[in-house]
Parts: sequence; structure tokens; C-alpha cells
Amino acid sequence: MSTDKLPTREDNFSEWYNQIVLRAEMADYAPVRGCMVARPYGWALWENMQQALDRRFKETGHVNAAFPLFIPMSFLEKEKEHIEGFSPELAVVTHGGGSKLEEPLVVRPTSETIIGYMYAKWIKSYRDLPILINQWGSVVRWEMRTRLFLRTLEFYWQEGHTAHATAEEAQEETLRMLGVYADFVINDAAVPVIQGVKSASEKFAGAVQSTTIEAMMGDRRALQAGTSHFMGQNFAKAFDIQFLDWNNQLQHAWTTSWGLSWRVIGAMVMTHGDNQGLVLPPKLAPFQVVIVPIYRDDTEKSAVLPVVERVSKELKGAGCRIRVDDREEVTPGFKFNDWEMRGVPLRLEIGPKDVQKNSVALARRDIPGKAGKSFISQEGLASQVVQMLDTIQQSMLERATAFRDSHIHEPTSYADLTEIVKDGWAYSRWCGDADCEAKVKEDTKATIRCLPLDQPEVQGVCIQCGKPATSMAYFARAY
RNA sequence: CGGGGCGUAGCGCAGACCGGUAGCGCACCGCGUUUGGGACGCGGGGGUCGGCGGUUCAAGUCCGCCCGCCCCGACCA
Repeated sequence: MSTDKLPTREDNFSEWYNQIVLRAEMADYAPVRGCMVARPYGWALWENMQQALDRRFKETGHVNAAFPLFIPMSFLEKEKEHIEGFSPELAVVTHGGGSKLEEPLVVRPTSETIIGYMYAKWIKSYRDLPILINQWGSVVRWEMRTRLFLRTLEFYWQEGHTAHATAEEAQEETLRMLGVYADFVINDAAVPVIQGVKSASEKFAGAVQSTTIEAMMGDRRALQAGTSHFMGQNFAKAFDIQFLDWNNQLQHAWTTSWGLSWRVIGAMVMTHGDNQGLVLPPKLAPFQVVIVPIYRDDTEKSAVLPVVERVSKELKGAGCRIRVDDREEVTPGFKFNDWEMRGVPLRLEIGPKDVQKNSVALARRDIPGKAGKSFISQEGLASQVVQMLDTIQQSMLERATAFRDSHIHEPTSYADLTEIVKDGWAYSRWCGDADCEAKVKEDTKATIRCLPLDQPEVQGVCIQCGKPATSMAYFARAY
């Protein structure tokens, strides 16, 4: 591991991000451009995220399944907008088993088409609906500019695909799952998000309406942290997903899809991280507590280790994910820095002085330096630690929310908007016209991140063109 | 696909102008001393110098072709 100082967030945010991901050993570059390896520490974080989400999916009635990686090229071509949107970024397999394939296969960029094909086979009656299936897996999109976790050629995610008998039911599902994402990202990842609808130019290729949760990163740029789409009958028509309704009428089903990827790991890094490294929310951290034993010789070691053993047992018993760093070849100082880089929420130091005083030293990762350090009694330690983890979780969300809110402004003029989006988000009226949106992008590089679900009574005129406004929108530069 | 840069040990680089025993720092291995905020000393291992061809007694270095990567655009989210 490198012991050089990190680049700072202020000096070079994107290099700071890369270095944290690499040094915390969450990921590494793979030999193919744009591909990455999720290392055990990063994967453990992803596993915790999967569990937290999967539990919510099951609670809302969904089941898991697995669909194939290869999709016939012709499937994507069945939905016009879909193929137009995805064709520039497809990986295509033309050969297999040493010979040229009759029809090229696409490595799935998303699975609407192959799942639509299967749903057409499975759905005959309104009694077969709804179908509520989720899949955990990876997809491939041939992106030009890649970043670890944020945009890679192959990325891990989950994609939910549902089919319903009515438009209303499908729309409800779309918003329900957006709400599930918001709940997870806010309460588990401690990343505040705004739920909203995508403008036409930003919506998913083939959807009627796309919804999104948008988060603000430490450099004030926006990151889409999850999306949920209402497909209307577009894919049902393309794949003949038809059923007989309760009146014996043949109808096309209404479908949805929703996805959230390991990009949210990147969102956590860029929301919570500091110049010491990563800061992970206790609910998702692979290790919530690291214990560093401190001793100089065998006498001290034999006094300290039994206490470490007892404390670690107690914490495990209280349900904490803990790690005892018993490495002999590095110094305590090195370990402190190492675990701070990895973002472990709480560090316990147990040394000869603590053994003597029946105490432990406790350091909060979210409050660096002396301010976050305290000494607590070994008595009732587990309950104090559990409580502290909860406090950290809450305070991380509060801090991130305060940061975000302090960088959202309502412009008073178009000139004002162009200034605001240089270092924050603009919350403003919009007329709904795509040309206006394009003009803003051309002038400022900012796009409409979403039209928030939470809309006030909108009066007045569009910030860009002066025509009557139809909704409030967030404008920001995005990842 | 345009504009710029770079390929020498796992990583970061020097050596090239001016051809002559392939080096430095970190990492790694061994021994010893250290250990409450990134320890130190001594010893050691590791290289088709991106590839192919040419010039030369001799090429990391000069010449030609090719390949790959990075940054800025375009594209995407």
C-alpha cells in the first residue's frame, strides 16, 4: 500500500477519488480498458448493499431469477428507441465454437428484451399478472470514458422487470421501487437523494417515463444513483406480451424496469470521503469496528490480548461486524492510517494503559483527529459501541444533507443560473421544452437532473426562455 | 475519430541529446532493533528496456513500421 499523502479533494477531486478506491483496495484496474476488478473489500461492501436491497425487494413481493447473458441482436431491434439508444454501446459476439454465428449475439446492456420474450411465453391471462422478478448480475455497455465503479464496460447491478394488467398498477410499481431505492440510499448509504422524473431527453431508451434518484457529490456534481422506468406497452407490443383480461379481451401488458448498480459505492466515496480516505456508513461497512491491540513486548502483549479477545467477543455478540488487526509487521500508527483509508466507522485501541484503567480508546472515523477520540470504560462497552454506530450513521446523513442543501440555489435570472451551476445545483422553473434544456446544456454543461416528485404550485416563467413554466427542475452538471 | 503525451523491475521514475557492464525510490524476502499516529539499520531477490525490422564491431539510446496506454475533445451516463 502506498504511504504517500492522498491528493486532496480540493486540489484534484477526481484523482482523490481514484486513489481512495485503489488504496482502500476496493477495486483495481483490469487488463482490458474500462474494466475493473472488485477486490474483496469492495465486494464485501457490495454484498452488504445487495442484502439490504434484496430484503426490501422481497418485502415488496419480488422474487429473484437469472436470465441469459447473450441476447439475439434481433431482439434489441424490435423496440425502435431501445436499439437507437443502445446500439452505440453494444458488445457483439459474432463467433462461437470456432465458427461464425448465424445471428450475432449481444452481450446484454440491460435485459428488457430477453425478459420481454420470456414474459410473452409466460403470460396468457390476467391471472398470470403481475410478474415481479428481479435479477442480480452484470451487464456490458461499451462506454468511451470510464471511471472505477462509476462507469465501467461491465458493471454489477440488479435489474427488476415487472409486468402488470393495468397502466396504473405499473406506474405505482415504478414509484414504489423508486421509493425503495431512496429509502436504501438515504438510510443505509447515508446519501441524501432527490426523487424525480427525467426529462424526455434524459429518459431510458424505450421508456414512457423514467424516474431517478439524484445525489450531490462532494464536488457538487450530480450523480444518478438509481432509476425506475414505466415502459407503458412499448416492450409488450414489441414482444407480444398479451393476456386475456377479466372481460375476455386481449390486451398488452404494462411493464416496468428498475436498476441500481455498484455505482452507489462511488456515490458513498464522493459523498462521505475526506482527505484521510474513505468514510463508510456503519450500516454497510464491511467492518464496523476495527480493534488495534497495542503492546511493546511479550509482557504487555500477554496482558493486552485477553482483553482484546474479550471485547471482540462481546462486540460480535452484540451483532457488530468487527476486525481485530493483529498484524505484527506494522506499527499501530500505520494501522490507524490504513483503517482510516478504508473508512471503518469506529476504531478501538486497546493498550497497556487501557488494561490498567479498564478502558478503551475509541476513535470516530466521521470526526477526524482529537475531536473524534474518547476513552470509554470496558464496562457496558458493547452497548456504547452499538449506540455510537447509530449516531455515526445519523450524523453522516445529516452532514451530507446540510452540504447538499447549502449548494442548491434558486436563480433569479438565467445569468444567475449559469453562475449557480458552476458550483452547485439550480432549482428553477422550466417550460418543458427540450430546446430550452439543450440551450442550458450548451451554455453551461448542466442538464436537467430531474423534475422532483415533490412539486409546488408552479407559477411564473421558464428561467431560460421566459415562456410559462410547467414544473420546477434541478439543473446541474452531472457524472 | 481529431489534438497532445507516454511505454525501462509490481508501482513511480532516471538513463536517450552524445551508442560501450541497466540504475534509483517505494514495494517484496532475510536478520536484528522497534511498536499509543504512516519505524530504522544491514543484507538480498527481481529486467525478452512495448513489438518487429534496419544501421553498427556494439542499440534502452540512432532510423522505419506496428502495437498499447493516458489526458483533452466528440460519444455516454
